[in-house]
Amino acid sequence: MTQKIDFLSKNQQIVLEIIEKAKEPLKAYSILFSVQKKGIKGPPQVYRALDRLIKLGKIHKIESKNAFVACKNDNCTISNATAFSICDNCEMVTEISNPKLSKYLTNFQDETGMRYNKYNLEFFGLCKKCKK
Amino acid sequence: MTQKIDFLSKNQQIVLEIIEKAKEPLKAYSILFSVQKKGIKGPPQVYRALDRLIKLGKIHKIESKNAFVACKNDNCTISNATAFSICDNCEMVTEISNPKLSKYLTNFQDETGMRYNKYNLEFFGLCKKCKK
DNA sequence: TTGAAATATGTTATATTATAACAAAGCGTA
DNA sequence: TACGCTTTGTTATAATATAACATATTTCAA
Ligand SMILES: [Zn+2]
Ligand SMILES: [Zn+2]
Ligand SMILES: [Zn+2]
Ligand SMILES: [Zn+2]
Repeated sequence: MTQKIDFLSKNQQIVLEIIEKAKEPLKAYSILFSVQKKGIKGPPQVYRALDRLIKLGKIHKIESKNAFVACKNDNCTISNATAFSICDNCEMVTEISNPKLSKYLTNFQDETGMRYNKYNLEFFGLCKKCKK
Repeated sequence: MTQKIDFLSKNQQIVLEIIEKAKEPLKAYSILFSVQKKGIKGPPQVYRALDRLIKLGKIHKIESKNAFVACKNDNCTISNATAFSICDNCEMVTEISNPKLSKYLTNFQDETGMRYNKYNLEFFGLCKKCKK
């Protein structure tokens, strides 16, 4: 019996590929325009693929930008614990992969002792290039 | 010479008041519908007020929900460092005010030594009520 | 006091992001 | 085969946000 965990459908492969190739976060409709030549016709196909890829941890959504980036963590099995740095000037986005940070946040308890099973953290500042 | 830092215009006051009264995050268009009786006619007025209130730290945007909450930190002068807990079930949102956490994140440096002047953190889980 | 600059508001239209609803096709397997 | 399940296709529309430009109000210095 074969595992289906990693199976990607045709549309999902197409969408993943274009996001992986991109150097910057992609918007859903810019993905749509790019893949129309490959036969994907409408928003639903794109959004379905995005939803699935997010669940699989292959991509992440940058909430403050409504844009999508490929996971750089060697296929994030921890898509429930994400952190990014975002340049205010050039909009470059980098996925932060810092064990100490993720440990700190995963173990974080609030005043009431509540713990959480998921978080998303977005840092903003100027990237090296833009700081010069 | 009077300070203008805290001055709110009429529309800004109206929008802030309704967000402060609400027990849950409000969407921009639900704010619009509520304030139409007070003379605010269109989306631009609402979005302008929201933008201003965010800059002043009076409200925050919950990015994962496209919704807005009043600051509970006694008027957050640190609107550049925000953290929230969000219930996956009832969608309740609570602003986290934890000095250790904010210190940790404000001082965080990534691998390249880069530091950030702003962050937004959203935790997800089940609130006390929903956990029962 | 007056008039230019800055800020706030009003108004219409439109852009952008995302989902609903339902039909059809493909695939695994009993 | 025929049934359930997943994926895809298609049309329409909902929800979120901004552009562009006109008007009004406030500020403040000449
Ligand atoms: Zn990742
Ligand atoms: Zn940059
Ligand atoms: Zn606050
Ligand atoms: Zn709850």
